[in-house]
Amino acid sequence: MIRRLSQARERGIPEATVARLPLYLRALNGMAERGLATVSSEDLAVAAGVNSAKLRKDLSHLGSYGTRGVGYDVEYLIYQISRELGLTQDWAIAIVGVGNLGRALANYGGFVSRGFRVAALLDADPEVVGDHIAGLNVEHIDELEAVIRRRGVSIVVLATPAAAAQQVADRVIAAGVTSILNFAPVVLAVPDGVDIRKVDLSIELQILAFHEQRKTDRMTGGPAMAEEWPEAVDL
Amino acid sequence: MIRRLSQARERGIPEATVARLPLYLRALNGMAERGLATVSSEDLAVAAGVNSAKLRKDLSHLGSYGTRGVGYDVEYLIYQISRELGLTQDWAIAIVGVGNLGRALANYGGFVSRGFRVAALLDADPEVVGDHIAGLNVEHIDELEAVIRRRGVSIVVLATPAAAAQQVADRVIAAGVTSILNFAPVVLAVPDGVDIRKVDLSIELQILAFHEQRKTDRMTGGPAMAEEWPEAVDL
DNA sequence: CCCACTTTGTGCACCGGTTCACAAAGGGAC
DNA sequence: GTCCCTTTGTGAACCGGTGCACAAAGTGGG
Repeated sequence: MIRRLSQARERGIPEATVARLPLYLRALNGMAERGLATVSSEDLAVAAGVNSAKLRKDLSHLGSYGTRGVGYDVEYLIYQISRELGLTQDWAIAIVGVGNLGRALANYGGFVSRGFRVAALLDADPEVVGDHIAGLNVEHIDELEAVIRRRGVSIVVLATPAAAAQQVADRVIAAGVTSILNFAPVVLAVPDGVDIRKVDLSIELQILAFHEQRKTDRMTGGPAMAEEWPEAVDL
Repeated sequence: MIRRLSQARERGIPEATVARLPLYLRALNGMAERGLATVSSEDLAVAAGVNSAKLRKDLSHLGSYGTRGVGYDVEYLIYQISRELGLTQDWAIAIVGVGNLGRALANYGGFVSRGFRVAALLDADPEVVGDHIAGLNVEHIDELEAVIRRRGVSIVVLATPAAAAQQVADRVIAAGVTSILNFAPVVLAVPDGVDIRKVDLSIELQILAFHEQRKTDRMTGGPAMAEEWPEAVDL
């Protein structure tokens, strides 16, 4: 049962699968807490909100960790997914920008949960530098490179104003960081080999608004209105 | 140039396109501020961080709004995209859960920018009910249905603890809301016709950790270590 | 008016991801 | 040991999305 990395482990888990592993992990943790020893792909799929065939294919990318006729051992699967995601090690993250959002992120217990540790808070505003937030001292952005090096920061969370984001990104990348979670509403330009993930509240709302409009349009009989450009434009 | 909805407007813009329209809109707004009158697909694509062929295909789903040899009229395109996304109307949103995150969202100016208005803040904790945040009075969750009805809320942002999210979702859906932006780390079960978008900080970090681990593994020569399950397990 | 140049809009081939459906594998009863 | 039942792992069809590459359309100069 060990040594089964034969077929599918040769480097290369589909991106879509990687994005779902944390979901499975969360569902499995819930099951472990409730004392379940094994779980079928069907049950786990329901808990994670996905199709069971997709779940099985996803897990098959990590190896053959199930038992036909029985299902998956909950604890064992938790361990395998955690290891695959790199959560068996401790990641030091720095949050740059201690405004409303940065502060909320620093205090947000949920994401420090497993494997992650907020190791530094930085800001440019002398007003907030020196503040204590979530048990950490806010340091000045001038210290950025030194802090990254000293604390072994490998993931940076950008919660700065849009105007500052690119500049800070350049600096953290120059300091050797290759993983950035960006909350600033800008498209960052980064060299190859640097991973950026973007969380954009405004964009999410706009997507919802689009669908909401569609729904209400359908109710009221479609868009018979305003098909014209209301302002004079000659182009 | 008007009346060109002929070819591609018959209801049905690809989801991937919808997700990029806000990006184009943001880039266009920046250009409008800088006084640009027209823009080529190439320049706009660079500003939005996408391939220019993709951008042209995306825009072609809205209609034929470009001029060959010239490009797109910036203001006109802003209007068309805004209208398509439903940003020409005013959306009232309610934020449920006024913890660190909810507070940050309420104060986050960026997402109120265009078309969206935070119309209500609600929480279950009597300690925070009555507080004034971002010019709004925090109301008690008991008022949820009444507030939604009274203020015409059509989009709800869930920033509650995980344990409360499903329950709140059920209530807002029962009250007629069909668009939810969920920050709670749970998979919400919702009926057909309800749109959910999920923002999960923890998941984003885990995806970054996965790639980060890959990168450092490669450096240090691959995972020759721990291929075994460290705890005794017999399954 | 014509020609050279620019830029859009899109047909088409390709690719990653999803889903179905089923053979293979294991468990348990007798 | 054999048979039946459950559940995995995956082959194969399918589907949405991407990007190349080019014809069509429009501009401006002479």
